[in-house]
Amino acid sequence: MAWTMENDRPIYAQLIERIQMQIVSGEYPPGAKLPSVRDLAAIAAVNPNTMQKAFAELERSGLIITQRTNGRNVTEDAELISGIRQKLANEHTADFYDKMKSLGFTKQEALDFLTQSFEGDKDNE
Amino acid sequence: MAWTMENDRPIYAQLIERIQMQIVSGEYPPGAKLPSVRDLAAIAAVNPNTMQKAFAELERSGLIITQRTNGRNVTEDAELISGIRQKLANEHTADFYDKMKSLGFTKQEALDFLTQSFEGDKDNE
Amino acid sequence: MAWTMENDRPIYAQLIERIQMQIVSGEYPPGAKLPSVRDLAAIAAVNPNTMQKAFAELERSGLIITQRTNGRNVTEDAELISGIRQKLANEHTADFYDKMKSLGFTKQEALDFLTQSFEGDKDNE
Amino acid sequence: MAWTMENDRPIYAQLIERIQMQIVSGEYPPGAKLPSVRDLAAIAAVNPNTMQKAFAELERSGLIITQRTNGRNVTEDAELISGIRQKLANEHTADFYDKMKSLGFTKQEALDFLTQSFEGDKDNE
DNA sequence: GTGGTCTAGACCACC
DNA sequence: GTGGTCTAGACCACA
Repeated sequence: MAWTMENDRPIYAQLIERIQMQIVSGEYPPGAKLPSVRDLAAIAAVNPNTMQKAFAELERSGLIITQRTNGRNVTEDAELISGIRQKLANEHTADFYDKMKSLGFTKQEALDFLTQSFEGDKDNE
Repeated sequence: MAWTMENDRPIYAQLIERIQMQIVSGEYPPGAKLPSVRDLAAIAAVNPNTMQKAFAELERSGLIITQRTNGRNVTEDAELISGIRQKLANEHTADFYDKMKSLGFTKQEALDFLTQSFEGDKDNE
Repeated sequence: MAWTMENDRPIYAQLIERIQMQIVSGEYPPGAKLPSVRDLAAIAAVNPNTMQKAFAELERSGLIITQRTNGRNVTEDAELISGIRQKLANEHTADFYDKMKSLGFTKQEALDFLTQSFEGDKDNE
Repeated sequence: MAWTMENDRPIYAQLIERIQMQIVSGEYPPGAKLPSVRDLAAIAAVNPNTMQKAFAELERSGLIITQRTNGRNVTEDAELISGIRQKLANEHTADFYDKMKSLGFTKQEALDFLTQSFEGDKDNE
């Protein structure tokens, strides 16, 4: 689990994406209690304010619920989570397909590239 | 050819990507003479300096050759172009695959998403 | 430390060379924090944009690391620095040798010229 | 004899330097008749106007004499030539030494670099 | 007319 | 306050 930051995108945006991934992929299951902002900021080696900003955004999207005096939890709404998961998957797919098409590849070639990328990945299921 | 700009990424970066696509996809074939900075800037409705910055980057990558006082040409090196095309395709594929894996999808599901995205696209071959 | 500019070469190129020298010669040691673009621009009496351009180039070569919103530092990679130092020395030497050879001087004569130039330089060690 | 042009310096300046070298090194001895501008331009694959500009400069420095109806000749003044040769050599040497000093090398190290560059050059005398 | 450079000044996101 | 981007407008060398 690389915890490195890219240098050309806002840190808070990278944090949002990463935490969102962790929730949506089930690493933080619905209802799970999240570590404190301070702890997460320490782990990620970022300014707590930056982590706070990321959380605010995640709360806006409904993925995270703040219990006023009791930290933050992942939403219990499993449908919301899986909806976002689908939405992200669709976006990424469309994005990928668009780019390959712009590069002048056919749909078959796009599939081939993808199939090919499975080899060389020992984690594949 | 949509000539619209997103507003969350630097304009010059979008210009780079777009021109790179045009070269790599063969719209500007190897050796082709490119329009002048001023002209392209006018077409894209950006400041000539911004277009210049994009071109500087493209030249650094070797895709474009500048002839002092005589405009710019696409490189004659067709291998370089196709190499970059491959490289971009690999990057996009790896990127897509990584994201889908992070979302907890299997390789088969990733393939399904991609296949599904073909429908609804009337341009598919 | 003369802070004067030649006028037959782009200012930004001279800035690059000068800062590169300062890093490579150890004046700015590995990891050192650099003054802000605005400050350096003021010191050198150039437009901040010009200084920015110089820095962008230095970052591309890996000598400088930019920390978003927190200034720039010299790379920690001392090997990279010394590698560039060697590379520059080799280039200058080859360049000098080539020129002397083109002028029809033998290697011994080139050495003599160099030895001779030491006299009249009181800083020599 | 590479006849290639760099891309970041004026062509005419490169022509001047090259022809000057050829005269000063004795390739075109004092009094020798030079090829026509048209021929030289063809050889160098540059616009005749550009070659003309180079010649104008060389004439200003006295290295070349134009015989109104009879082409151009290298000056007969051997002292002028050898003077320029010395001057160039001194300039290049000072330049080299300065750069090595800026890089933090001692005079002995500069000598070492130069000596070392002899090896690997089979043309050395 | 071409590319290259530079300035002055502005605005923005980020921390 | 920091770096990053963009614009408008200017000037220059070159061919």
